[in-house]
Amino acid sequence: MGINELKKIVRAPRLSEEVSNALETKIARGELAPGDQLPTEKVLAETFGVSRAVVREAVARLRADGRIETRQGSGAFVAQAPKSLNFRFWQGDGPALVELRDIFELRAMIETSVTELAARRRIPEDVAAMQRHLQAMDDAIRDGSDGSEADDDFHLAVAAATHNTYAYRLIEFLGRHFSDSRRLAWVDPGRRETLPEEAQAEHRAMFEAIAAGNPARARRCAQEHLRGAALRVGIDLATDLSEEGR
Amino acid sequence: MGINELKKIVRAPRLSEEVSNALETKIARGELAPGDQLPTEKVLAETFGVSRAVVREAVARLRADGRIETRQGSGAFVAQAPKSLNFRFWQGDGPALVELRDIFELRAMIETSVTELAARRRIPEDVAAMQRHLQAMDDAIRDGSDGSEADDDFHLAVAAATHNTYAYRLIEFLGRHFSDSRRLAWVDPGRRETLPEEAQAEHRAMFEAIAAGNPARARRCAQEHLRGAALRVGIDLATDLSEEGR
DNA sequence: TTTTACAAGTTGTCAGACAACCTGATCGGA
DNA sequence: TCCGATCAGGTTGTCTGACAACTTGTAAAA
Repeated sequence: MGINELKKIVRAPRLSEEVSNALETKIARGELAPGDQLPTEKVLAETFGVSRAVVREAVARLRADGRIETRQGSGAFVAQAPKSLNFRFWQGDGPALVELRDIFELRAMIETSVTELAARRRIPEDVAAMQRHLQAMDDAIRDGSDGSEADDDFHLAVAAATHNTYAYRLIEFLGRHFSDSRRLAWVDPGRRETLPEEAQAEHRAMFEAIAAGNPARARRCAQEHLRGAALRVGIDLATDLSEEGR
Repeated sequence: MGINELKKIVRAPRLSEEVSNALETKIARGELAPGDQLPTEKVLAETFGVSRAVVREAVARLRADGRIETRQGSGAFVAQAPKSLNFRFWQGDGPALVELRDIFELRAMIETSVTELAARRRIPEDVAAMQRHLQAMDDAIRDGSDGSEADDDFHLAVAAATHNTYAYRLIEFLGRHFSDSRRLAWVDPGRRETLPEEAQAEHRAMFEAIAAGNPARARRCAQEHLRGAALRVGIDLATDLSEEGR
């Protein structure tokens, strides 16, 4: 059974993934420049030693990512200005623990800027939505139930207040994968006390700065909150992100 | 020939696209909730009246988008949270300028934070790399050749100085697809004068702040530069991102 | 010279088969 | 009864061969 677990972890990547990864790196390295024609599916199948079906799936993935375009009867070409692009955060199962710090730091950077922008753009409806989720978290704390969902919702409401679709989607993406509860489970599967009161106090500070339309204070509060959230899961961003200048 | 042009524009979407779009909307509408198992490929092929190969390509695309996951021998399931972020910036016929503004604004937010962090983390090698690309852009300006590549490289060097893999990759992604030159071509295909001297002066200011290890000044310079870059392509982020507090 | 027709090459689709794998049920022994 | 091994069916992954739809360049015809 030890073998079985190993096989699940080190499982061989699907053939189509190997092929698409190989092509992707070739494109990234510039060996295949935008506008270049890819080898025909037949040739690719022979060079990789797989069937044409596998090649077609790999091509389908690259096309979905916007990296290449195919023209029936003509060939497949490296895309110049793709219609849509996928930013793939990681390949395979997920990020390694070492990388968690990097991801969390990135999230902190983005979320502080987003909070600042929210303080400039928020309209009354945004403020009402934030307040609603704040209240939901209050209730959860009082009842002793799980407030992580309300936590996530609050952050999403802040992102929505920027009225910037892509900022919202980026926050949504990072939040789904790296909300406090999930981080906790990864970094230290054992412990469970999230100290929600502390987080909630920071939330309220952020909220008031945003509602008051004070971008500078909103940024500071967000920094504070994200540093606190990091500390709560054992990551120390303090020296990097808290000090202001030198 | 009018017919022919029409056929090129209104060309019937590929079968696999039809299928993947149909599945995508079903997921978006909630008819297929996260965790739900999709019908088997055989069933899908029958219901859509296509072959299994087409279904497999559609599934490959959705898997590339991170919307579903497949387990061999078990089935295909709606993913809980997508593993990649999808950026769409063409709405059918042309680029959506509103979204372009959002994307550019997001890039400005991230890049200012990244520049600030670079000023804290840079090591001598980073400074040397930045200087090298700055010099390359100087040369390009003097020769009148295209300096956009050196421009991109400089920004990448700044991102590298954060020593944060994910921040670097995000900047690389946004830069590759939304560099100044590309933006120019999209927003206003006619004009071409990038005013590289102006950009270069801003670059140098950023560089000096980073080299001096002054995060606050680095952030201000980056804000200045990105606001300038936006203006040069006709997007005005000034009122939102320049003022400090209220 | 211009137009038409054709042939070769390429991607898109189809059909059937087998391999690898997972899941639940069945059955035998304790 | 309980438990473990075995088995059968179903599902995705891959292979093979074939044909359809389309593009492109070339050669023949006007």
